[in-house]
Amino acid sequence: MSLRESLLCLLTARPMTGYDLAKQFDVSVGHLWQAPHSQIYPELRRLEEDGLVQATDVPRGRAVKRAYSITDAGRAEVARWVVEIAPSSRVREADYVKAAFLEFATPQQARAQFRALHDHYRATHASYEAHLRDLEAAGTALMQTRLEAAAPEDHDAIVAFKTHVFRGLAQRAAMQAIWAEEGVALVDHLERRRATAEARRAGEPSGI
Amino acid sequence: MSLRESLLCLLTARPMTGYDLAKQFDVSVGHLWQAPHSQIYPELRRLEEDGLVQATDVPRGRAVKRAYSITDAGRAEVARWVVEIAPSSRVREADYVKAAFLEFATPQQARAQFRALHDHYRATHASYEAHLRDLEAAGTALMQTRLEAAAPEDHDAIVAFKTHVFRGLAQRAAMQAIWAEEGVALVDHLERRRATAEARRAGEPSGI
DNA sequence: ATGTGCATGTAATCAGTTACATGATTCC
DNA sequence: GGAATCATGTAACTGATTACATGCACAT
Repeated sequence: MSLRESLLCLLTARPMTGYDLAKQFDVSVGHLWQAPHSQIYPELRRLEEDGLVQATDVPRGRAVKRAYSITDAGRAEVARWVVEIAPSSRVREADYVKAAFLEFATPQQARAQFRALHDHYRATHASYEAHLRDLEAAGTALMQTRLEAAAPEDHDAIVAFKTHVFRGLAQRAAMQAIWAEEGVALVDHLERRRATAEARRAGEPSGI
Repeated sequence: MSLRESLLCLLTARPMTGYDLAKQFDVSVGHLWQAPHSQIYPELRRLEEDGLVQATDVPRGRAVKRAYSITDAGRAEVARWVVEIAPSSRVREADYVKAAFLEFATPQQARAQFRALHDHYRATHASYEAHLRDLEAAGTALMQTRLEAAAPEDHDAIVAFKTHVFRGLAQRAAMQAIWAEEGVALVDHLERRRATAEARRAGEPSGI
């Protein structure tokens, strides 16, 4: 249930519309938790009902948009959540399930799987690294706003926790990319071993 | 949707009842994908409807139990799935979302969070390592059955892909444990920095 | 005028969780 | 006789996905 909390955390920076929040789920928090707008709009209504956010209609041409801002109750909820020791969530390692059963694929197919994983982890790594550099330079628009509103003595912590997170994730993705490459090498190795074993059988026919 | 495929993969080893499968989701595949029996029983019915598995009633005392075995269509489905290049699933990094917003916690609370994560990653690491050792010795009961049914030249691959997976996951968990420890150190560092900054302000009062 | 971005929703469906419910078997 | 384990489900609910649907604003 991190959607709710992610929305609240985003709103600690500044009031935003559902559309703004959805965009943040594409760029900043989106690296950690993804959600489509079809989930965001109803959730904001629920947060409003619960008094954790407050909506104000902002004119936009002759139409209006709903800007949500966090309430004191919302800030209290963030403070509660951030401290709560969460029970670990159910394991969901789809990539690894498949990799564990690559015995059912041909060597070529298994290699293609590991190569696809490698590409994916590399791309993930690159996007984490890019976001990390942005954060380190306090370069994201949202971070700017966040820091402006915060006391100067809090600036260090605000940036440091986020960079720590993305450094960790970047490292993890880099490691996973190497793991996927090793997977390719493993397939090669298994293929060679099997070939030698077959050659041995052909050269030294059994006594049947 | 890895539940379906995990069930099929388990049934490639031997026919099993829903209860047997649920137990495997606690020990072997359970390290990669978890599911409660309330999800497994209906899914098996659906797999049966789709002709991917076949149920036979096995007497047990005066009651009967339903043993499911994989069909040729089921094996074909596994072969299709294992080769399919899956679009990467939505990002869901609940731990990291929280860690990114630890600015809203006190230093003590932030340390407690990172310590909890550390404990969790260490425990995860230990369980991966234990399972890895089992697999390397081909020691799990299911692996025994699997190997007995398979051609000798396939044994290497059957074991190798699974050990590769668990080696990767163990490494990942070890890295995450270190990251969490570094998180504790980061909180210490931020606390010291803030204390020095405050001391400086006290010693050098501003000209207001 | 036309396309791109801003803006907000609903509906149907699917996957996953938690709780409830029941009964047989086996071992002590 | 009682506890643990084997065995199989249903129901209510929550969370997440995908598709459908609409309309204004602004720049070219």
